[in-house]
Amino acid sequence: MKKKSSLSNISSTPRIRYEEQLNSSQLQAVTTTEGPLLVIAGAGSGKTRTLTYRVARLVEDGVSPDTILLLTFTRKAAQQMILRATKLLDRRCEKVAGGTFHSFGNLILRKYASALGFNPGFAILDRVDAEALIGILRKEMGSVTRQRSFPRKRTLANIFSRAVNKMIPVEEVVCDDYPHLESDLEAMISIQREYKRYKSEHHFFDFDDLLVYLQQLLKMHPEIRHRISSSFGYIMVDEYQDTNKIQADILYHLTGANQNIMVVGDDSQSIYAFRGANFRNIMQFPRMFPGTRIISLEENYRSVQPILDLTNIIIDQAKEKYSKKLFTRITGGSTPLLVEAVDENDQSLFVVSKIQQLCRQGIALDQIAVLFRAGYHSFDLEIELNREQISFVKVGGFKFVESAHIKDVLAHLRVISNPYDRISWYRILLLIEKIGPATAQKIYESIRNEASGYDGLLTIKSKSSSAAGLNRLKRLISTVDFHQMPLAKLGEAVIEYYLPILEGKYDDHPKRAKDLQQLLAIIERYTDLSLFLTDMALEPPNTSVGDTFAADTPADDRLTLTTIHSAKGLEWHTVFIIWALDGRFPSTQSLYKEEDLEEELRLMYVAATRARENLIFTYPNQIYDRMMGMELDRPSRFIDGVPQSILAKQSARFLI
DNA sequence: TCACGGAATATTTTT
DNA sequence: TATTCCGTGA
Repeated sequence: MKKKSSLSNISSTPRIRYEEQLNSSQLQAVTTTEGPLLVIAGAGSGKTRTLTYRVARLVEDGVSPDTILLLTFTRKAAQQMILRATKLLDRRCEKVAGGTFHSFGNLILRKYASALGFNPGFAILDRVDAEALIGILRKEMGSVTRQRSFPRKRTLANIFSRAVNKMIPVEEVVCDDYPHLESDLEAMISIQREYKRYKSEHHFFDFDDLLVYLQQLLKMHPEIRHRISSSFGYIMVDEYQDTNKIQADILYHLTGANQNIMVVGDDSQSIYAFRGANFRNIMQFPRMFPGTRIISLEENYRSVQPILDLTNIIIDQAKEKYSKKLFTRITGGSTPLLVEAVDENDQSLFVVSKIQQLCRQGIALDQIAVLFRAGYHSFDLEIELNREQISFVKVGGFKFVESAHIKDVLAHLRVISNPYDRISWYRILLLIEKIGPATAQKIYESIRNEASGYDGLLTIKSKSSSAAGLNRLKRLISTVDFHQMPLAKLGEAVIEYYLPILEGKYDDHPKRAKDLQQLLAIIERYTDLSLFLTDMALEPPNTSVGDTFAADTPADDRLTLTTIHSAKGLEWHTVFIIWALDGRFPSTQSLYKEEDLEEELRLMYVAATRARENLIFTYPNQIYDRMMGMELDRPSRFIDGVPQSILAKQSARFLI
């Protein structure tokens, strides 16, 4: 996305008038450029604005842009901020180094992995790959017995990842969070040991490894640490409340002698504890960097007062937080609404009719969002929206590159790139008729044992039953040459090979075939296969299946359905929060531990603070919960009992 | 050994 | 919704 013409030249740009465009706290945060700085930024208080201006200010002051490191939660966030700074100042800002901790880790490790004894050409395992590998080891190690079910590979991956991110042993994770699996602890530990060994032997890095090895590199190699830290004179970190211990430690080592580090965050919006984030990081920051200046941004520029009245009540229930009270100068607005529905479908019908009503009042669809706790909470609503032909985009949940058919194609490309990628071999072999796990393993062993790479496949003699399918694969492998072929041709060949498999496997293959065409369009932008594969793992197009590019292009008029986690940082004129039912939100599982419950509370706070003018909670009544063995019929405890004057109650029936 | 069908199950999610 | 798991029969 390079627009050369629209951005004007450097010399004639007048100095930015910071004093006029920022309030006094923001201004202070922007102009305090030296030394450690902690900015506590409440919801809607202009956090992004502050960061953007600060980048511009530094560059304007003559700091070389490529010595500024801007670490954010997603890559998109970094790109957007750099783009805004560029618009504000000039194109020098495009040179600012921005990205996520993981992409930064990737960058550094590609350069220095050999210092840790790794091949800098390591392949990255995404979530699905990691699970696949764990699945293979899980079976292979005979942990699965017939008497009792052993934890699923997904659960195992979760446990391992949490242990790494919290820097605690697996044992502790299981004790704390999975006490019912304690009897399988030993088996789990040995699977993890195997998993680690396998990864390092085969030069696979999973996402967590990108952090762990970056940390290790900085810790164990002072001369490299010095080289890196002295090349970044100014470090800024967004969403600091959602960083974990490893990331904090990385920052500690990364920060050079000048201590020019600034972090921004809101402890009340920390919602990623389930993956190891620790909101206390933000409180411990001043201890990590003595002499830290603290600035709070408390003026809210987003919501009307009636909404803030409610969100302040919500967050007041939190036990542990930096106290702050948001205020706004935006007047007017109506009281938030709590709507009781009879059942899930009643709730959906209410939301649909309310949306239609808002549209008639002239509110654009893209100014409305429906938020929920979990991806599947919107299934029923999606059916009703389709019925009424209201167009929507769903954010969160399954992602494009994680869908099976995309992974299938990528797996073919991966074995072409690396013939010893067992995970990918298994995946593509299992797609072939008459080949199951046992045969796949035999074939892989032939490939590995003779160190013969593709030849191992070509020489294998197949049973007549599976010969047809296997021969097709042999033909593909032998005709393809990734050193010679342009990447696009390679992609075409693989997809051509895969299409018949796709048709046999999925009823909805036309839709999926379209996805593959989009994948091909992405491949065409690359010239290097392994770079393409790394990017697909590290910065995949982050929309749900089916709307591959839709969400990247400027919003056309569509309703947004999103998980609360994906709604972070965004805002809408009208926000619905569905399933605000006690037992679903907070979920029953979170009731046992106070810290889990606290996180649910912050999640509710994040959801509610997304609204500018209208905030509507709904909950279905009479939902039977199998786990609890009881009927759920109360609104979420976080908003239950709030007086009518602040949260008006109504029944869906009267409103439809 | 593999395919197939039905049942169970699911936080949340970025990298 | 869409996997994943497990039993069964070929």
